[in-house]
Amino acid sequence: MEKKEMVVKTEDAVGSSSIPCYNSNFYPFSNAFDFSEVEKSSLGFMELLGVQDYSPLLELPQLSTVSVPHHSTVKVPSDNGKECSEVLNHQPATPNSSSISSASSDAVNDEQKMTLDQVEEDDDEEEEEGQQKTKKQLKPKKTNRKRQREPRFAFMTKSEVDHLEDGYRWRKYGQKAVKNSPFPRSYYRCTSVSCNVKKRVERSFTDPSVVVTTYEGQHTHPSPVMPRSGVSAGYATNFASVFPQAGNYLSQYQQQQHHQQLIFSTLSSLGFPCNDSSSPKNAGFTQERRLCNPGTNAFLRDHGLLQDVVPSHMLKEE
DNA sequence: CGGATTTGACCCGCGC
DNA sequence: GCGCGGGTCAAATCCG
Repeated sequence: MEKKEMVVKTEDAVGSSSIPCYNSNFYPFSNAFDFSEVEKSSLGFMELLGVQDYSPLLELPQLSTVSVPHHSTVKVPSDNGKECSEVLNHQPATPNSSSISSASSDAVNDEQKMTLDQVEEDDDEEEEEGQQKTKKQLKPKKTNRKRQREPRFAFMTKSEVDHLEDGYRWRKYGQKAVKNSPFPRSYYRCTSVSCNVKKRVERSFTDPSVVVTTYEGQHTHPSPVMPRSGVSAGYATNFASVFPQAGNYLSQYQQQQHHQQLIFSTLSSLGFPCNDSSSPKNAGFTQERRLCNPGTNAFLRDHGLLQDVVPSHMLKEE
């Protein structure tokens, strides 16, 4: 596609001061790497995701990683997707790197000053508007659907199953073939009325054992599916409680701190020089990790989260 | 029978 | 303006 243009756009978004507060912390790679070079080398994971949005991290409501007994999961920046993923895939981080996570939203990016609540309100209004128009013009679909995106968060999960149980109920509303990927992308919407959360699920074609789940929006209701006993219960509990509503309870500072810990731990465990390599919060993740790629596993063992982010071929190259 | 899924058509944004 | 790709709609179909 328009890779180079996307690179430019990314650098604008990432490297400029348009991203408030966390610029240097949350987009550390932008200054350190030549995205255009990276782009040439291979397809980024987020490119596979199609996650191309970026939004200020001020709006980041979720910063937690999720661990699953049966799926090793890591939160991935759905940021400006491509470039960030490229960084993740190909480049070591600088010592100051602190984030592989971000929110994403084309629209939100345009309205960086909006709060999440404001975004949601606007979405509600526009949704009604759109629905009305849709109903009016059934066949000649002229729904005037403005693309108003909520922040997105992507999780990469090693799993045999595409659609992971996360404590919420989803209705599939679409499926599309993904360019450059043999695996289709599925679109889900939260079944709860007045809840506009969506998620996309697709499998990485570079590592088919990895399922990428991208969430968009914020649940306006508690998880309807109470966790059962057993392994999946922990996942549901953890996920439903932490994501996507964690942002309601965590201060930005806490989020950043937590996130930085995650990243530091991850990077440092991969051999990247990080100041803070001790992250107790990560212990659970590494312990619960289920690693699917033997070769990768041997290399990574119980290291940090990046092994889920970094395609196996990348790791082998290292 | 009602809810969920499938799937082709359509819309939108973007790059050329 | 056109084409492409992503995202969504909604009728048809499936399934419990």
